[in-house]
Amino acid sequence: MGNSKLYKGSLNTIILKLLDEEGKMYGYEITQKVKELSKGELNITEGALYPALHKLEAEGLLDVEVAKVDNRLRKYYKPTEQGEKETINRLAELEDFIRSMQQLVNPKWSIQ
Amino acid sequence: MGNSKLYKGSLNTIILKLLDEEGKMYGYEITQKVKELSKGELNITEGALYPALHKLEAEGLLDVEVAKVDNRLRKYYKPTEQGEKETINRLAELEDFIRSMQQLVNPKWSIQ
DNA sequence: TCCTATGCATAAGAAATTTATGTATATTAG
DNA sequence: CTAATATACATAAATTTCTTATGCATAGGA
Repeated sequence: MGNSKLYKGSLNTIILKLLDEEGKMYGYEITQKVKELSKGELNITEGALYPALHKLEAEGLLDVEVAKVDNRLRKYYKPTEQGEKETINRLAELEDFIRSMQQLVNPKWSIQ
Repeated sequence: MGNSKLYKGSLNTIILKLLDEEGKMYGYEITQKVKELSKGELNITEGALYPALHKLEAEGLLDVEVAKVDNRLRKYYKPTEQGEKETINRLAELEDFIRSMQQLVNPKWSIQ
């Protein structure tokens, strides 16, 4: 919410990471998972999520599979082979970034 | 460089934090300090930095003091009283954000 | 029956940045 | 001595990324 503006640029990587972990997920599920994992700290808005998913698909990093559950539409996304490779790279980049931010913001912290 | 796009939204807080620590700094000095502290990982571009400093000044969070050193202009910025209060708040928010990101990206990490 | 949750989508606008310039002085390498 | 690099500021145009505001539709609970 308040600090959602902070993850500009990292949303795509978060999506890739979750999909890589879970195998496949649908949009709404991703928003709930992020909320859960961050204990309510991070809320992905639909206006950010869906365009991001479409872009990742257009880039060939995700595959879609439509399903109907309880008479409701779901679009399951899962990483392509290329998507899995990209996930590794982007995740490493994001981890480096987080480490750098910590170094700047609170050098007393150390990562175990 | 590559991941400079990742700190969208956190640049202002980084600036405030450094100025709070050092007392006062000038623009170019900030870019060098960030580069040094992050071991070359984070590079603040001038096109991002100077407008950010001007905005923080306009918001009443920074004071400016012009100096001429070696026949070259320098603009020293330092936090106002209000700026110091804001630094505390924004820093706390950024730390929460970093912790949340870690939780998402690498739950194995823990902060000591 | 209305509100909330689930589930998708897009368009307009805002915000933060990159990229590309521009100006000027000082220093260092060739 | 001259060209490149470093120091030091600045701004404008374009881009990226996100928020906010909608819209549609089904399901379930109060």
